[in-house]
Amino acid sequence: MGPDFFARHPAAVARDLIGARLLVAGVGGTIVETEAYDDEDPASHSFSGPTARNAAMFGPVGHAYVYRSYGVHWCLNLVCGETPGSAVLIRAIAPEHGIERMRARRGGVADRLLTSGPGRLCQALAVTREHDGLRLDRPPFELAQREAEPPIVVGSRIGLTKGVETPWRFGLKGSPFLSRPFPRAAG
DNA sequence: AGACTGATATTCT
DNA sequence: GAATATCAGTCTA
Repeated sequence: MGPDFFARHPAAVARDLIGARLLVAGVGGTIVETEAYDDEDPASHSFSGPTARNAAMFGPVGHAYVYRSYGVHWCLNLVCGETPGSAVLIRAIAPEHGIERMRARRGGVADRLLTSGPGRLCQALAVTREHDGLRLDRPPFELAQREAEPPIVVGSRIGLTKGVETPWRFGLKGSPFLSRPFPRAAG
């Protein structure tokens, strides 16, 4: 997964990251939920141009963008796009490697809640501001593309007040580790 | 199930 | 000052 993978529209990258494996210092698992953001998107941190916080989003693709959310949690994004200012938010993974370390870091919550949310997974993988701007193809990161496309569900992004209608949230169908269910069409 | 609320840092107006 | 790409706890059903 080099620059060729990331130098595409963030929605395409977000979809293709479902089923990929993400590890940080050996702890992690399969990505099961992502969201795409780009610079023409009022919900994106990059919408109003570069700032100190979002500098990584305007740097080279294939690097991490980590920011603090609500003053309490960290959120991990993968910088991508054909032009500067796009990224994919990693919202949930399936906990598969280093589960004991995740349990210790997460303070004994149920296993289903170890990594099922952007703040939760950063706590479980110990992702902080120190990872902001780091390359994803070097330690401590380890990112491996999936082998075949799994069943994918699509929906609206979570927790936004702008850009709510843009269907740029992607999930692994049927995964028990989604941060929230995907509403299913009647029928 | 769902609704509400507090905690908390950084950014931008 | 106000807003924010969240989470855990607590309450009402």
